[in-house]
Amino acid sequence: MNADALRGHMDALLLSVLEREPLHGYAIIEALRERSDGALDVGTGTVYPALRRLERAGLLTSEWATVTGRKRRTYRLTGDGREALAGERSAWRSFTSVIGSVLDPLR
Amino acid sequence: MNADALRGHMDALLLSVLEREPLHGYAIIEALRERSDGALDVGTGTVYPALRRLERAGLLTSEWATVTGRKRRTYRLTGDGREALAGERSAWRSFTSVIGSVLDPLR
DNA sequence: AGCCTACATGTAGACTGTCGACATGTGGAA
DNA sequence: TTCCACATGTCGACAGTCTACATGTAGGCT
Repeated sequence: MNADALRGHMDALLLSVLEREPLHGYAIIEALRERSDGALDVGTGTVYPALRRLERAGLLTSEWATVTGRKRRTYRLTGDGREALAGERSAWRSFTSVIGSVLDPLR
Repeated sequence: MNADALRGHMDALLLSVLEREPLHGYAIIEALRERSDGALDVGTGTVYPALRRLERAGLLTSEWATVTGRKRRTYRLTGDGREALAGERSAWRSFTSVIGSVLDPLR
């Protein structure tokens, strides 16, 4: 998966993966990999800063937990986060429609 | 249209718009706007450098023409460019499929 | 003549998100 | 004791897009 292509869609991916249940960063990375059948393999250098950014923006909250001696920071969607996710989904639809209309124009 | 979202797809858009006929930069910008019903309004600071880059990569060739006193640099797809366009189209399909599978997972 | 807009190309610097590499540490299995 | 999976995080490099600016022609309007 091309690096640049992902740009501007990471937020939507993260919010989407957190929609069903709160998860910690490492689990989020795994969830992205699983949901995409291995196509999405994002590094920690991408995901962790992005999560912090979304938290600063008020779309996520986080809390620490310790599971079998390992510390996890678990992220959870806020109300604003759910709204933002809806916005991201609609933006994604119009984005694909726009690019699609150029790439595969009606003859 | 979000700036970041376009990233990594500009090449595909440019190649696609040049598929049917050679065009000069200004006309390419207009073509993108028209094909997308106004959604795509890219600046010259994006398009001109991108065209040069694609030319350096061997996907386009250009030649100067003068039409009613105005100089135009007209770009044309090369054979490699057509191949690259096919690749971009298939990359676009798998990209939308991957992101879509995360954003709208099968329940 | 003077002015404005559309046409047309191009550059410069700022911005920012993604990347790869690195650092740190725990738990459990071989 | 060695190694890997788990887990979080930072850092600098990179690169493409953006806004704004610079330059110039053609043609219409007043």
